Amino acid sequence: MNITKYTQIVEPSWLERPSPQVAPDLVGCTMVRQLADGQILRGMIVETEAYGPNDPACHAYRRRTARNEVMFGPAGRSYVYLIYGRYYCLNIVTDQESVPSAVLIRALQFESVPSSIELSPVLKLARIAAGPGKLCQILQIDLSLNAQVLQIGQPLWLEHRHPQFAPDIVQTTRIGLSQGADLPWRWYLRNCPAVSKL
DNA sequence: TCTAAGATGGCA
DNA sequence: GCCATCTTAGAA
Repeated sequence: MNITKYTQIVEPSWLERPSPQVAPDLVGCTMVRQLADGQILRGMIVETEAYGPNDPACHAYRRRTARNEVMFGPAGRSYVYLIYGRYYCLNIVTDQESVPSAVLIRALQFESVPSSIELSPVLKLARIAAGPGKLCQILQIDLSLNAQVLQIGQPLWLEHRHPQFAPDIVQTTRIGLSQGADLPWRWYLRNCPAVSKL
C-alpha cells in the first residue's frame, strides 16, 4: 500500500462536523504545505486534539475575540496562534459557522527529511515534527498563515488517508491543560514515535 | 493600564 | 525541574 500516492483532497464539507468527530478522522491524513517557492512538504498526521464550544480549554470558551475569530467561521480554514511567545500551533477549523471549534495538529510523521531542512541524521527523522510547535517550524508556519482556506494551490491543504489504511487509533486526554483536562479529546496513532510521550 | 497564565520545547 | 519570551484576556 502506498499511502503517499493517494491524493484525495479534503473538502470543507467533510470538516463541517463537531471537532471530536473530525479529530480522529484526521489521524492518518496528510498535511501538505506548499512554500512560496513552490516546494511541497508532506507529513502524515499522527496526533490530534479537539477543541470546541462549552470546552473550558478552548480559546473561544469565554467570548469571541480577535485571536479566536477564525474558529467561529466556516470549516476548512487554518487557525494559527502563538504560544509562550515562542512557538506557533496549527489548527483546522471545523463544524458549522458560528460554532467555535477546531482540531489542533500535534504531530506529523515524515517519510523523508524535507530538503529545506538543515541535514538532520536519519535517527531524528521520526521526531522532526513531534509536537505542535515543532511541526510549525518544519512547515514554516507563522501568523501569516492564520485564517487561510485549506485547498490545493494555497499554502496549506489536507489529503484523505488511503481508503485501505485503517489506522490503529488511541483515544485519551489532552495535553498541557489546566482546565478541561478530563475530556478524552486527544487521538493518536498507536506505536508512532512522533507522538507526545505522555 | 496592569498582570498572570498559556493547546511548548529544550536543556540541566 | 526550570526557563525562555511575549501575546492575550481578564481584572482593576
